[in-house]
Amino acid sequence: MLSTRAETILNLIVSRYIDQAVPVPSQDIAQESALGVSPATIRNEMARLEHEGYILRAHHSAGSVPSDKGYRFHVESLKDISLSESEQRFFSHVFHQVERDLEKWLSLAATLLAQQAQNMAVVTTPRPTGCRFKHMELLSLQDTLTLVVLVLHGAKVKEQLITFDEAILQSSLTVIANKLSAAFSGLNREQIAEKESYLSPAEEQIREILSRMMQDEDEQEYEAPYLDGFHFMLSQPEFTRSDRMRSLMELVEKRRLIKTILPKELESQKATVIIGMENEDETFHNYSIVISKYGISTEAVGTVCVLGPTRMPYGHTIPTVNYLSKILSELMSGLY
Amino acid sequence: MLSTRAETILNLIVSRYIDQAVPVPSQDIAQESALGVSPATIRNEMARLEHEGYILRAHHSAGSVPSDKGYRFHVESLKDISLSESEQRFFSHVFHQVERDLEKWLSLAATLLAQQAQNMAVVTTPRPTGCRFKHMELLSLQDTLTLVVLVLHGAKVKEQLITFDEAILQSSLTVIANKLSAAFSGLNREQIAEKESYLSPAEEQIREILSRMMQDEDEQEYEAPYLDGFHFMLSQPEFTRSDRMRSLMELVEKRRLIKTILPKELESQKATVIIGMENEDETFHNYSIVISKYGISTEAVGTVCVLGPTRMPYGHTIPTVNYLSKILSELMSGLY
DNA sequence: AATTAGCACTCTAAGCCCGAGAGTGCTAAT
DNA sequence: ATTAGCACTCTCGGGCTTAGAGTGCTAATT
Repeated sequence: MLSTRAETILNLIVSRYIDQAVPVPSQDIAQESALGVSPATIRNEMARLEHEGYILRAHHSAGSVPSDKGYRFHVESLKDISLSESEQRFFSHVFHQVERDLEKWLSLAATLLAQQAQNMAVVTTPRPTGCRFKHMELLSLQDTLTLVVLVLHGAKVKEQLITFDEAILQSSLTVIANKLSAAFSGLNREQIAEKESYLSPAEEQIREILSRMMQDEDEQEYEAPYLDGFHFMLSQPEFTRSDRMRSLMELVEKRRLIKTILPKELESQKATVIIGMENEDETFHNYSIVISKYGISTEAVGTVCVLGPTRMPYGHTIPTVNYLSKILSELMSGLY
Repeated sequence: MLSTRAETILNLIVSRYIDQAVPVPSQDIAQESALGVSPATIRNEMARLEHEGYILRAHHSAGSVPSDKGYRFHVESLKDISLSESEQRFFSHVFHQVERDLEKWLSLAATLLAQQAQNMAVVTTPRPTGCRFKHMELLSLQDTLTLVVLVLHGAKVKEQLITFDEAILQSSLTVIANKLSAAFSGLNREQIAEKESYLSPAEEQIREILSRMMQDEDEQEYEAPYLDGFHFMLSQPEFTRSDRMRSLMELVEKRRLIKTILPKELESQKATVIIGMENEDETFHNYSIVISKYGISTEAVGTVCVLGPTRMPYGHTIPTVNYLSKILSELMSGLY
């Protein structure tokens, strides 16, 4: 158990280190704190904090650097801070200025978040918990080459090219599309695959394509997330040696980032913080992640997340992630 | 004018430097070349090459490093090399294995190119020279909220949410969509904006949305290009100091990369090489770009491009860019 | 018992010197 | 025109030194 004073000191050390990226000396704490004690006393407390594992020292006589445990303490101590009213207003304002378009919202959220957190932000597209057919369309392009347009519930549109064995007139295609649209309306993938009804060979072919497109959508591993602010992260002093980030870069490019960092369990619309070694994947042992779900749990959920070095401005990042997740959820509820 | 021997030596210096990233000593050239001359002779030639500006030296008594002019010479000397047959076969094979889908092709092209060039590759989506309406669809989502699906020539699908002043039944929406689809078929943006015909207020509203969507498409500055291999570039010794690449990273994120590097004129389907200081933008004074257009000049064109340090394996990169641009053009011709 | 002044001690970072090695330029011989 | 030979230049790494930052400990103070 830490004394109140020890807690104050620890929080000061963490804040200052987050701010300055330099080991914190006892003297500075003595000056900045309103405790009115001498550096020597701070040093005694610091010795205890080190012994308890809250802080580390680069070497025998160096200043204090927070450990993962220290950051964890810090994060817990500011769990319930919410975003300042002025920032809330600013975010709402910006979101309502932009076009009514899911992709624009997500991309905007990523940009704002990266900007605020001065780190990399990732926002994934909401992934349907099991997508449902809404409508389809067939358009003849040339000879036997045809474009299938599939509209899913939630205003998601997918397209796919197919080739029929023989040319079909556009008028016949329209008839087929209308028939299937009516037949499959509101169904999910399995229901479409099993649906009993007389279908011509061409229609059967289309049914299979539709089924595959929907499966594709269901299985999609957070495809093409909206990502912004990598350069902010790179400006952090942690990255003066570039090798530190190469493996990370690769993850980002491979789009495997979210899959890798996504924790098993995630409370809805409440930011989860994963600090340093708490990450399962070794790649992120020097990184922290602030992540939250958003969306409508019965329909589709995505994630909002910030990735940066463990030395991250949690006090600002956590409420921002929380608030953006709330806004996106609200905006999405209009689409279902 | 360079003597044949000087040319041989210069090409050897460039190749070796591209390969090893280390200043090239006269002795190595003497050994590797089949000229049968001593290092001293090579040194004499090197002195001339330096005087003429083809090579640089880090300091008074250091080995040779190619200058931009040296690279330029090298590139000109291998202008007409084409890809080895086995690689051609490999590429064709891979492309015909993948689904018939433009986005998949482009993403595949970027990955292959990055892999081959061991540098960053960018492939932009083909940008219509002026997009043409093909078909539209209206789908009621909830109350007055409606999804507009617009299909353009070239199998490009765009969607957009709109809100009507009052709710309209899906059946009426279908009638409207069919009417407008017929009226606007094959037209470009201006023609749609000017088309004379009686339209209800709701239809007029849709016409405006369509016009805006098409304008959006026309003006789109190479949106969301397919990008791969950043991490390859970062592994180059040029980037052991990470600050070198931060501004670059920012450009990539802002999607402004292509806009910035795109040269004024670009021969169709023939790789253009821009070396170091030849780049107009100062950011790229240490980079080279190998870039080519692809597509159907009357319909839609995109670009294939590789970006890396001036020390780049041109001999491999140029034919690869050429070949991919050719393949993509061929594949695209099926869509128009 | 907690605090603190004082001081010795530790460790880092930067500067400096030095020598080894790589590679050239020049000169004089072929 | 070529080249052997050699002096010269420059870089790079190791080792040494010093200044400075910051601590831990001890003994005095409240």
